[in-house]
Amino acid sequence: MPELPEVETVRKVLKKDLINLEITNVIINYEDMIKTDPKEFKKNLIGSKIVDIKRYGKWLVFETTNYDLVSHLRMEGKYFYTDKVKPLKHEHVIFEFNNGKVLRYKDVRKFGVMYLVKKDKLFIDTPLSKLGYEPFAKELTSSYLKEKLKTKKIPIKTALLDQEIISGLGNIYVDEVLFKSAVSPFKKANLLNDLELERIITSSKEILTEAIKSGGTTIRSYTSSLGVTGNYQDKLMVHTKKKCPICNQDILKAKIGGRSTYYCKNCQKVQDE
DNA sequence: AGTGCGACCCGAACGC
DNA sequence: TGCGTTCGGGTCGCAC
Repeated sequence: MPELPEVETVRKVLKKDLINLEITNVIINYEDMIKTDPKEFKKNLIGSKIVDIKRYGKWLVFETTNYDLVSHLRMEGKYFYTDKVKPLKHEHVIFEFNNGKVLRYKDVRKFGVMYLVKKDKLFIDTPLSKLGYEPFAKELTSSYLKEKLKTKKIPIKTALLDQEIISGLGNIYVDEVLFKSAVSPFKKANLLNDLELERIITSSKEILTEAIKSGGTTIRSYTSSLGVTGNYQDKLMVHTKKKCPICNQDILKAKIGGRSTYYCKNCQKVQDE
């Protein structure tokens, strides 16, 4: 599942290949994934040149001359940059370039979305407008988190998955962050103390940095685009694990906010002792 | 405003 | 074995 580290990996690889290419045609095989007008999407991209590729949280932004293409891979979205070939199954959007190559977006579950907006609307007319700070942002401090969480009676796990609070953490990494921070995923978000918030920030940075170095996580059916395969799954401490690497007690699995959650009851207490 | 949950998808995994 | 059912993943939109 592409989370921030996976998306960052994809961004770097794509940027290397696509900078300065001009889009000569766009084929849309599944219109519902284009959240802005599909006809405008196609019309406005043709003739545009890709000038940069950026990432905000888990969102990719292909910057062109006049428009920004916003893309979210959700769980299984992948890009393939190849010679022009006949689109395969599950390839919903194809971008053709002036060098004869194509960028194919494949997404078996059709969960991914794209927006095309004028450059000055990027943070106005897209979901990027709501994103909270990334773990790497210097603005992400314990006082920022405390302010954001002070009215939240939801489990901290659910709060950390909320991209309006922190952007970039997904289900796997939230479990890892809470384990490393020794905070129970069930603890009410407004009850965390400064020290716990500090640990969450520090752990988020460390875990995401390490995951980016590893090229992200490859788990279940997910493989990254362009043959990029991460190996962070080998470094996971709790997510999908059976035994706690610290105390050797059984890792428990529960549902929090509908998401499968792995934690160590012994190392991650709700109450300080 | 905060919260919870269904909808969106469909292949894989699971249960019988 | 074959078939039907459940699950999962992030985000949005809606109901309360």
